[in-house]
Amino acid sequence: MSYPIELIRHSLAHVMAAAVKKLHPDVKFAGGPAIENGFYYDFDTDYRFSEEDFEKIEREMRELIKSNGRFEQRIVDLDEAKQIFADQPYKMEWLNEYDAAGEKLSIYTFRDFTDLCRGPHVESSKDLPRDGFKIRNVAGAYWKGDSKNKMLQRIYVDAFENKEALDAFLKQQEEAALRDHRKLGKEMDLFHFEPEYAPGAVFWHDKGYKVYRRLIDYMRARQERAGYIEVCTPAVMDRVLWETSGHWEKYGAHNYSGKTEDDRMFCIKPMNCPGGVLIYRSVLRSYRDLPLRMAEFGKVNRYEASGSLMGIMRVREFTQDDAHIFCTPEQMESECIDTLKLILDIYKQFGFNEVKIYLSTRPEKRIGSDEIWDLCEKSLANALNAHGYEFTINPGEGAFYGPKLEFILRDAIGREWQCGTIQVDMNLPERFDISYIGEDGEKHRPVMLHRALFGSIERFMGILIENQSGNLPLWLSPEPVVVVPISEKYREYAESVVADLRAAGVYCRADLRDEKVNYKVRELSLAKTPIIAVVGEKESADKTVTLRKLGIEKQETVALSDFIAQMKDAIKLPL
RNA sequence: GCCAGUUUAGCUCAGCUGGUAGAGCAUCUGAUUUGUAAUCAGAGGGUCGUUGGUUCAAGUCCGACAACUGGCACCA
Repeated sequence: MSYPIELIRHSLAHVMAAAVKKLHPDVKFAGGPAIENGFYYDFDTDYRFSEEDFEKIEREMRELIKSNGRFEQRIVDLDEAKQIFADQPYKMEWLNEYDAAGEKLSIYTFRDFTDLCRGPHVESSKDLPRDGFKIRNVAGAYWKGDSKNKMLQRIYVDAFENKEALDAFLKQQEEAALRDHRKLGKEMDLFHFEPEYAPGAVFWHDKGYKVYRRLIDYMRARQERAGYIEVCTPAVMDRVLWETSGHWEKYGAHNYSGKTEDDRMFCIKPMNCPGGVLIYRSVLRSYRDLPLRMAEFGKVNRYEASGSLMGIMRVREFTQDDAHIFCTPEQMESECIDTLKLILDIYKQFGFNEVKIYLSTRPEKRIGSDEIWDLCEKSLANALNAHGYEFTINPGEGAFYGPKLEFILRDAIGREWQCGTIQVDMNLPERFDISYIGEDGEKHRPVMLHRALFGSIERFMGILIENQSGNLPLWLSPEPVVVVPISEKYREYAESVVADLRAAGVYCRADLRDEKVNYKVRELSLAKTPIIAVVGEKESADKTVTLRKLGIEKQETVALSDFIAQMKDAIKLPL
């Protein structure tokens, strides 16, 4: 009989727990769910699992599976459960919680491993694949996901219905690793890091910075079209601003700050919001000014935990395509809808059609009244529902000042990254006491929406590189064309081609090195150059270029003037 | 920040059980003047992440610190 893969994975988790119990009888069990591509199980023991244990555990699992052990369920009462799990503190904690919640206490026994578990499971281990799983790694994980708790050892396993599916997955993961933006960033000469001098901060090379600027150009054009204005606020401001905003209390430790000669405490901005608020506040605003959509490509610095840094995806200095929309409460919902549409439209432009959306709601530690939270959460949900967008509610994950929508993209190996976001904020307007004069001549408090579409230019570019395997579209490519003369006899013509292209606004260069065409084609291809224009005797005589496009062996010779016209068009922003 | 692993030339990596470092590519020099994924030859280049310790002797063993990688936690 065949079972859903989740059931197989979850049952394999029990098998692994049984195997680990056999090898390390003193181990304490926490829990082990099925996850995407496999399962894990959390253990607590003084023994430190390492790669050398993987094979032993796998072998033991195979033995157990071969034994055709049954998965037997029983419903027990609290007393019996307490006896069964007397030496299992983590299970004791669960069963007390389940009992308090009035749940039935279900236990499953597989061989000599009994687990507190709702199930369901396969009937017998003969329903499980003997070679469809492979231990991936061991990692630390806090009990109940809380960093105040003890750290357990989590063993991750890739698991599929059979060996073929597992091998296919492993191969796909291997291929995905080749698209890692850190690897491609090096190969394409986009950026590098200096861990000694600036851990978690990007050094943009010429080519990387061209892409970066191009992304901003594109976003700027989209925003201007959507009725935004753009501002620029100081990088260093008095700490009082963050105290006023309420962020110092919560995030002070993650800020870069320092005292100046005159004993003032300054702070390198970790976010752009207060700057925008100060511009809003610099003049008296009328209801006629709203909605005021104020964008800023603001570079922010946050001292992120060392363990959270990852390539250009999570860094300590990054640029947000930030904007603050000041509006009336009545305008809030339609502004959310417009922003939502803008985000998804732009993502589509980059080939991201499957965007996961989270609605993160009020956290425990928050400010603002429940009525305000009700209103804000409802506005976001309404915006989503109005257009039939599917979303997942993330309870308690909102910012302390308001709920947020998060737009999630995946990297090459499937990890989720929050990119775009729309957040409602009824806190800052109050704290900074901003207002507008209404139709009635009275002062009113505007609502503030924070939104970022790329989120961080760095992260978005990282995702983009991985998703496109470095093959950026012509308009984004830092070097859409490289001209390669066959020999030094044709240098002059190559240089004139470059000059003509540049005159037409197409960035390009000639590769004049004393190397064979083969060599240059190989090297330029590895650097993901979209178009190689080869010129030799024929081309210089006919005023043509022979084009080789990335990944395509077939070449075509076209008139230089036609090529320039084509390129001029191809590198335009896709608006 | 926490758990585990890793750190050797610009890059990718080798260096077994301790006896003062190697390869390929890149760079430089020379030859070659090249027609679509690596032309040939020679040369230079490393206080082996930093810092303590063990030892007659440390890239190799032990400790601390840092960075990076994979997770966890965090993510205004």
